[in-house]
Amino acid sequence: MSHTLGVRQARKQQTRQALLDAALGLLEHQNLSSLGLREVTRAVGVSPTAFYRHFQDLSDLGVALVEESLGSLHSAIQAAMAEQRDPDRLIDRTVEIIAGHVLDHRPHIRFIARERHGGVRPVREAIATQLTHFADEVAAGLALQPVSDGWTDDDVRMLAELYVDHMVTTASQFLEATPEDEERITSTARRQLRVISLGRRHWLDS
Amino acid sequence: MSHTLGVRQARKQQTRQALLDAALGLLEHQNLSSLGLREVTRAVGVSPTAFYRHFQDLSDLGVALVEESLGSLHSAIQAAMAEQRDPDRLIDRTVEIIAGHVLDHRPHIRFIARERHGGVRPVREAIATQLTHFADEVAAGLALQPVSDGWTDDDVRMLAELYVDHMVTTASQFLEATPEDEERITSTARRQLRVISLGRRHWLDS
DNA sequence: TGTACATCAGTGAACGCGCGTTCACTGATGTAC
DNA sequence: TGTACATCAGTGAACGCGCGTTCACTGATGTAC
Repeated sequence: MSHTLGVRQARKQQTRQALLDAALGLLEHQNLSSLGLREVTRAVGVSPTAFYRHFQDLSDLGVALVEESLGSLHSAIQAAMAEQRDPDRLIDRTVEIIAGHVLDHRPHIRFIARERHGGVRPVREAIATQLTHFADEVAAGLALQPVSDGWTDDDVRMLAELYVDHMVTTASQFLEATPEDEERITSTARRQLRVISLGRRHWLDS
Repeated sequence: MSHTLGVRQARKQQTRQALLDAALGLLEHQNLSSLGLREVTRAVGVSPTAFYRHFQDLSDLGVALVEESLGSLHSAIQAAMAEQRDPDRLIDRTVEIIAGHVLDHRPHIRFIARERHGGVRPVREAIATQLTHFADEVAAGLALQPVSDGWTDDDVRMLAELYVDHMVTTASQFLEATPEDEERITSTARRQLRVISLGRRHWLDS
């Protein structure tokens, strides 16, 4: 006997997900703080009051969207770090992964970029927490590499943050890019990673 | 005989500035797209209709705020680039200037961070244009330095963008920082600039 | 310097509208026996 | 398997509210002569 959710629970989940999806769609051209509760329920086709069965308010929904948006990025980053190749290929591959992720999850990434410094504190904080976790993961990955021998933990962490910030910046640029911009952005991001990579290699010289 | 503005013009300017100041204050905790026209005029103490004598709508006011916010940063950057000292002092000085600028113009910088990827296209575009100009200026400054001998224009530009992005990221971090965070952010930003600086010095090795 | 008319920044009433939230409800699903 | 009751996701009417925008206006400032 499977532990399937009851029909009622399953339908509730469906509605909840529909609310999240509709909100994400509507957020393509506006901020969370200017999004209307009725706007979301209207898009789903439920009454405004149904909303309260799933979320306290829109900022609560926003926090749920953060989890949904950055969850998938975790695995993408892990994948990039795990592929151990020669440094230049790794750089190219990282940029490819970022570009691909933005392409596949454009609305999610746009949401994160828009709300990262947006007007809704709980959402901002949820994003900050996630990005801190990314930096932790990247730091752990970097520490394993031979190039990091002799580095202090703090310096590895500093470098991880530089990589994460660069990743976020690059993702934002892909978001706003027209198709013909993409090649330029890719090329620039690769060379910037190479600068950082060179600096990393000579860090202990001084 | 001075060409002073007439009394009428001068008063109009005052009201306009009061609207800008009030809006900036109100934007500390919200987005431009959730800011209300009546909210702004109420804060200034004029009737809602007076607003239309100065701006078409709030996104028009937003664009004006972009000019006001990033104008002062131009001179700050120029100052940082002009001070030619040894590289390490220059890095420290740059971080100091960013920190100081955020401190002195916190509401302006917060506005820029918030609206850079915000929901109001004309404002987003105005910010993007200004940041492109910054990258141009930084690129011109970098090209003058001896370390850039042998670099292609495109690579100098790529490096300039890396510096500008890092500057923007660092400024955002100061914004959200509690006083006790500031030291850590400063230290991290300095070391990150040093990584980039080292990578720059070894760029032509490969 | 004085007069007559033009300009125009700011007013205040009015409008229609969509908002978030409340409430008592309905009826399908779940559960105990 | 059937019955009686409990749960609870979603409904629909109603509310008070503040919004952006319009309009004809006022009265101080500016200008032409």
